Amino acid sequence: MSTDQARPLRADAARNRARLLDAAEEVFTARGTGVRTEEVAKAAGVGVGTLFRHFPTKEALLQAVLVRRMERLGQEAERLRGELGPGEAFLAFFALVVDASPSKNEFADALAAAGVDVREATQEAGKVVLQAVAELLADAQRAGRVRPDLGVPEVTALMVGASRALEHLDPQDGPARRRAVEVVLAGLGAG
Amino acid sequence: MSTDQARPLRADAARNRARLLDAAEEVFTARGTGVRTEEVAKAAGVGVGTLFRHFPTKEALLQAVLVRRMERLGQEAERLRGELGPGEAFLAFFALVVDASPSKNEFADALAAAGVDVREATQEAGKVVLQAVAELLADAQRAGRVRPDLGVPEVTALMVGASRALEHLDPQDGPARRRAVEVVLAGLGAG
DNA sequence: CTAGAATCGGACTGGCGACTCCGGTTACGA
DNA sequence: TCGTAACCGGAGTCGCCAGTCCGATTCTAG
Repeated sequence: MSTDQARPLRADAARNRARLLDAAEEVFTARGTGVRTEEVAKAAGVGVGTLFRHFPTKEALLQAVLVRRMERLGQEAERLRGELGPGEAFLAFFALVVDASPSKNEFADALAAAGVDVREATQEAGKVVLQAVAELLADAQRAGRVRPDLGVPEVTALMVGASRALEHLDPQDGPARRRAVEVVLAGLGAG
Repeated sequence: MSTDQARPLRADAARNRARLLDAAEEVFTARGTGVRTEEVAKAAGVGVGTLFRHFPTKEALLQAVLVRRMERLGQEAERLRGELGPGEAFLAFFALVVDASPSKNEFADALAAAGVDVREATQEAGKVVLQAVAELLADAQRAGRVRPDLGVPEVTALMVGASRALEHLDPQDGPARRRAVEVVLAGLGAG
């Protein structure tokens, strides 16, 4: 219902759209969601008019970036599930999320602050990720690597929480960061 | 160096200042840090002029509220340390922070987004809390209730992380929330 | 190669909200 | 009780930034 492309979009338009998405992700990640839309347009080598034609609202742009991230995350999860054993796949995914989240959190916050129901906005992509997490978690629990009483909501919440925790630690202090993550993993029962 | 009161502030001024602080805490907590300063003034039964005389900036107001919270938290920690045994005091404090944080997080985020170095801004009050956490943690570790390799930074980060995790869980779903916190506590070695 | 439809760019607008200003009010020392 | 220094209130100012508009500039079908 959202990405209908009745006509396949002119070549330059498609290119600009992609550039905008990339630039937005980069700029917002590096300097926060507060930066002017003009800056994003400039980073994409495009005028603001073009930006707003593709994304009617700053919020819509944020949302698009967030959705794309989640889609990528879902794909990663599937990949890991195929490549690694049940315990390892879960751990690897956890680590992936914890590393990738610091900025995603900000996006979600900004959208929530703008009065957007993030759940609903990312529903489509969210389903995929949740599905992947559910599979990863079930595998790990079946293999006895994770407490059996935990559900997907708690686990995802803990992933976000862990990534948030790391935001408060010195980026240079690797050992401390490792210890913090370790605490959560230990608590999950994944020694 | 900040709360110098050369002259002791006229009675009405002091009262208004206190009301503003209370109103700000209430309003910002209930409706987010995005609400207009005018609303805060109204809630305090005061004009915006008065608000800005006491706090030259919205940001300064936010900061003042945050500092006051941290001071209270520090006092709570001391109290708990006096009243409970080493393990229990630590757990109780952890629970306290996790419950009290959801809004404090927002404050801190807002300040950070405004380009304020939160560390520096809350330094005075922060020291007290950190000191208290350090004592609580040392007690708990001495009593064998917490992994001995953890430092204050990791523990505080995990407290914040845990509170953030709860933000992503259904407020109605008590059991899930409890399980999530339990995971972190178990990981700390305080099962 | 050409028409003309689709897209581009960036100056401009409109609204919002933090902060100022000053005439009126109030607390408090003598 | 009175004078005055300190404080109050809220209408108005000012800067900022999301979003619009339209002449200029491509793309692509034929």
